[in-house]
Amino acid sequence: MLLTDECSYGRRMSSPPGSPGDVLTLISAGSATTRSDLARVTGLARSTISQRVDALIERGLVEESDSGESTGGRPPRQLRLHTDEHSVAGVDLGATHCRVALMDLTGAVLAESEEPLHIAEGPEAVLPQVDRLVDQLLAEVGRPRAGLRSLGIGVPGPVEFATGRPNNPPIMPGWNDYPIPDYFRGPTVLVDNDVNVMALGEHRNAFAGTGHLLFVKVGTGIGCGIVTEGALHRGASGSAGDIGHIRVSGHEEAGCRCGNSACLEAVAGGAALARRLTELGFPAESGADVVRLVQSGNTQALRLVREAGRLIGEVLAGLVNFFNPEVIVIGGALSRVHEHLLAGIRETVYRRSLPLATHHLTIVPSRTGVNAAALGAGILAIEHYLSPENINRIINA
Amino acid sequence: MLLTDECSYGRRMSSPPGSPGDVLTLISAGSATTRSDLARVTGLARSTISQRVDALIERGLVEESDSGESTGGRPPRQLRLHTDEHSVAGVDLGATHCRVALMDLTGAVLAESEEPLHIAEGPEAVLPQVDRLVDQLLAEVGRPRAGLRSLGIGVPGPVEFATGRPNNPPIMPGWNDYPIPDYFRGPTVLVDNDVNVMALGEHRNAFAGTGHLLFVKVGTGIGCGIVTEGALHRGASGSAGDIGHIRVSGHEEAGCRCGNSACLEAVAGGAALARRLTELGFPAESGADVVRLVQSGNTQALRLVREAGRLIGEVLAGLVNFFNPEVIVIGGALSRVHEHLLAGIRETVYRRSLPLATHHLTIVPSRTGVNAAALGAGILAIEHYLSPENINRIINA
DNA sequence: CGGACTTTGTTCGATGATCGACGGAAGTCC
DNA sequence: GGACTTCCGTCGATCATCGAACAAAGTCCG
Repeated sequence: MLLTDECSYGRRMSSPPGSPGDVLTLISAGSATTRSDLARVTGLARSTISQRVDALIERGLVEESDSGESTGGRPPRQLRLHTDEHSVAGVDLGATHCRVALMDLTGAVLAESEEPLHIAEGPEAVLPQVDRLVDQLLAEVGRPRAGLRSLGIGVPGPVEFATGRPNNPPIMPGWNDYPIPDYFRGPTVLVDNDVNVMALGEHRNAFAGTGHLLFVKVGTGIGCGIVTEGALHRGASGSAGDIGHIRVSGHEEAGCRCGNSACLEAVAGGAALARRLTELGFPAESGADVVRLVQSGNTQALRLVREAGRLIGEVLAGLVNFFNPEVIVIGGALSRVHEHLLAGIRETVYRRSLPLATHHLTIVPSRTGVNAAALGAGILAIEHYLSPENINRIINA
Repeated sequence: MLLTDECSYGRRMSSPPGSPGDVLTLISAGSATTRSDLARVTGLARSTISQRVDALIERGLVEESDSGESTGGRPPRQLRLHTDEHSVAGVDLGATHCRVALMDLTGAVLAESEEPLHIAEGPEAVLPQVDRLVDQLLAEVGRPRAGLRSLGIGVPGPVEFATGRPNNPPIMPGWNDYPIPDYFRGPTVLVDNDVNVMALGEHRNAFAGTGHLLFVKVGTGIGCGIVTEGALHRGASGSAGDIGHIRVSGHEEAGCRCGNSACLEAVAGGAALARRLTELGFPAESGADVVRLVQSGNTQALRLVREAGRLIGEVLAGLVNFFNPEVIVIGGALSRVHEHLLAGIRETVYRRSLPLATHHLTIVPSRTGVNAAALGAGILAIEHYLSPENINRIINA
C-alpha cells in the first residue's frame, strides 16, 4: 500500500471554523471585533455567535468595550480580549543578562526589566532570579501571580521544544537536559531558542502578513530563526537555523570553536570582528565594542563590518535560493550599525541569488529592538494560551 | 495593536475530526479500516460513523471488502477506497521526454508509458501529446475518461503552483505564464516543479513518517525538493529548492549559465561532469554518459563523481545546519552510481555539519526510481482529490 | 453440538447544538 | 419624529449526534 498510516500529513482534518476557541482567535486577531462580524466571517448564525461570545465573556476571556461607529443603524458593541485578569511573561535569557517583559494577552508590554546574571552558573542559580524578576514585575503593576497564564523563555542554545530541555548547549554548562518547565509551578512554560523567539516576535510585530521570513541575529555569534507559513520551523532535532557554522569561501585560516574552519561565525561574528580589530591595534572585546568603533568613525571597523556583511550575504544568498523567503530581517548587536552591515549583505545576496528568488525579497533591519527576544517569548506564551485547543479546553472545563 | 489581522497564522482553526472527508482520509491512510476502528479513532459514536460510511459508499468513494479476522466476536467488515470508478494521472514532463502514470486512488499504478518529445516546442505542441498519452493509458486499462478525477504534472522549471503557470522557466521557451490547467477540460489539474513532485513521491512512498525531508536531484542540473511537516515548501515565489546555483568554494573559474561563477551545478552537475570528461579524452555528452563511464570502470569518471559528491555535500552541509532535515534522499540520473556520489556527500556533510543536526540524519539513495516524478505528480493529484475539503464538497453536493 | 460470550453494525428515540424568524434596542437620515 | 437600518437576544423548529437496544456473526468451551 502506498498511502500508509503516517501519510495523513498534508491532509489536515477539515473544520468549519466554529468552536469558541476559533471565535476567540478571530477576536484577538482583530479579524472580527463585533458579533455580526463574527457571524459573517465564520458563517455561523448570529444567535450561535452570541451564545459563544457569552460563554467567553462568562469565563472572563472577552469583554465588551464601548459601542463602535454606527453605519446607519444600531452601533455594534465592540469585543476585545479581556486582559485585566490574564498576564503572560516573556523571558530573554542571554549569556550575561536576563530580560523579562510582562505582557497582557494582546501582546502589550505592561512592564519590563533587565538584570545581569551568568547563565553559566546553571539552572539552580539562574531560574530563581527569573522567578523573582517575574514576581517583581507582577507586583509593580499590581497583578496577582495567579493571573500568570503562561511563560515563554528564550535561551541561548538549542532546546527540545516539546519538553523544554536544552540540548547540549555550548554556552550553558549545567543546563543540558534540565527540564526548565518543571521549575515553575502554575503557568505553562514554553522554552525555545532565543533566535527563534526573536524571529517570531519580529514576524508578529512587524511582518504579520509575511508567509516565509528569516531572522538573522548577528551578535557574538550568528544564528537564524525560520518562520514558515507563519510558524517556527525548528527542524528534526530542534537545531534548525544554526547558520553560524556554514562554510564561507576564502577563509580557510579562520578556526572556529566548533572544530571546523572557515565558519561564517568565525569570520563575521562579533567576537571575530573584535579580535581582528584588536590585532589591528584597536582594542575591542565584543560586538558592542565593534559597534562603538564604527560609530566613532573608525574606518577599519567600518571596513570589517561591511566585509562581514558580504560574508553573511554569501551564506544568505544560498539560503535564499534554497528557502525562498519573502523577508530577511537582520537583528542582533551588530545590526545597530545596520547601514554598513546591510549594504554588504544586500550587495552579495542580490548578486548571488536567482532573480526569481530575489524579485519579491526584502532585506531589512529589525524593527523590534533590544527586547525582541523577551517580546517574542511572550508572544510564544500568548499564542499557546490563546490557541483554539486550549481555549476550548478552558470553556468546556 | 500587536496581534494584527493577518496574525492568525500558526493558530489553526480547531476541529474535532469528524466530517465525512476526515473519515475518508482515515480509511485511505489505513489508520482505520473498519467502522469500529473509525469510531475509536475519531471518538464519534458508532452510529454516526455508520452514517458517514454509508454516505461515502453511496457516492462510490468507499467499498466493503470481505470480512476481516474475528477477535473473538463478529468479524469486522473491512473498508477501503472504491477505486474502480476513479482514476488520476501523474505526468512527468522532462526536457526531452514525457512519462505518464495512470493510477487509482490508492496510488497503485495501473499503467504507464513514456514517449520522447521536445518541451521547447511549446505548450500548444506538447500538451496534446500529454492528453493523447493519458487517453491511451485509459483505453489500455479500459477506464472511461470521465473517471479521471485529477491530473498532476511535474515540469522542469519554476511554477506558480496556485495558478499552474510556469514562471520564466529557462529550458521551456514559450511556456512562460501559460495557464497549463486551462488546456485540460474536466479533471482538476495541479502543476508543480518536477523536483517538488519527486520529493513528494519519495516522501509518501518510502519515508511517510518523516517530518522534514530533502530530495536532491542530481541530473544535468541540480535541484532540491523540500518537505516540511509532510507538505511541500514552495517558498514565497515558488522557487524554493533551487540549490544548483549556490556557490561552492574553490571553483571561481567555472562559469555558469545563470551568469555567475562557481555555482554547484556548474561544477558538479551532470553536464559539467560530462564536459570535463570530454576534456580529459573521454567523450561524454550527458549525465547518462557519465554514469556509463563510471559503470565501465573509468577511474577518471569515478573520481569526478566522488568529487562532485563532495561539492554537493559542501552545499548540503550548510543546508543541514539551516534546515535540520531528518532524511536526505539523493535521486536523479547520477544517483545510479550512488555508491560513489553518496560516499562524497556523506563524507562532507558529516564533517561539516553540526553534530546535533546530523545525529538523527540519514542520507540515502532514492528508492523510487525512474518514475519518481510521474508517481509524485500522481500523488499530488490524489491528495488533492481526497482532501477532506474536496470530499466534503462532493458529499454535500 | 449448543449455549454463553464477544465484537460488529444498524435502528431508533432522546438529546443537544445550531438555525432562522421574530421582536426589541439603539442608532441614522430626512 | 417617524421611517429606516443595523445590532442583538429570545424562542421554537430543525438537524446532527449520541447512546441504548437489538440483530448479526463470529469464538470459546463444556
